[in-house]
Amino acid sequence: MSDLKKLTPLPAEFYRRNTLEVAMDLLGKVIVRIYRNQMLNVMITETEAYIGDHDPACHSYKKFTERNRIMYEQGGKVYIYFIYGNYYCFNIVTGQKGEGNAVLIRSGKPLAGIEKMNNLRGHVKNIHDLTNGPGKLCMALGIDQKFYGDDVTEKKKIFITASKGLKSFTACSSRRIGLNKGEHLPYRFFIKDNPYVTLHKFNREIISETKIKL
DNA sequence: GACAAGATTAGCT
DNA sequence: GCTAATCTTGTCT
Repeated sequence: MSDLKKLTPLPAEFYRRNTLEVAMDLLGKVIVRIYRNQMLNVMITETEAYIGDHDPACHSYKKFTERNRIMYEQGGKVYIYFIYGNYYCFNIVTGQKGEGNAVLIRSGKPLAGIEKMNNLRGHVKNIHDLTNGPGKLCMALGIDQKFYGDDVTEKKKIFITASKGLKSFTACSSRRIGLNKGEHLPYRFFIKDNPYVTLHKFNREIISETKIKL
């Protein structure tokens, strides 16, 4: 990846749109994480949308709590939660203030700082397993609860920047992984035939395909 | 205070 | 494919 000085965060307007559009448009974008003066880069390959208004799987569905309060802020804020006693999940709030929407960043392709990420993960055998899951991604990027409420439109410890080098790909949608509610909704998005995506049978149950040209 | 559920993962069969 | 590990959060008493 290129020089940090040349990288610009995607603007707030990018996130303050329809959550499903943002979830699909985040595919191919690059996470920039500054970890102890070293830059780590991961290209986003898989996302899931969560929409407070009508989505029973969403943490902000019909209720405001201490945990989900950041989801009601304007798009661009970071929502982190701790799950199953071990893992963090990294979400970006979308839409307008008061809506309660977010996109979960599920997987990515490591681009730079791979050795550091592998150290943080505890040395995986296959590079494909480095960041192909929401818990793994957070571990590899050193993301924890401290990032709750940060803003990815600011050029600080973590932000998202435009795709580099990727010309075109096919975006697929499927049901979301690991849910007991709202599992029928086609709110998961991933890059077709990309090896850095969660291994799951839903990868073979594609609901829609969209050709993307950058 | 107690208790059940959970947007996961690694490891084993 | 199946399951244990592990603990925060939300909800109820």
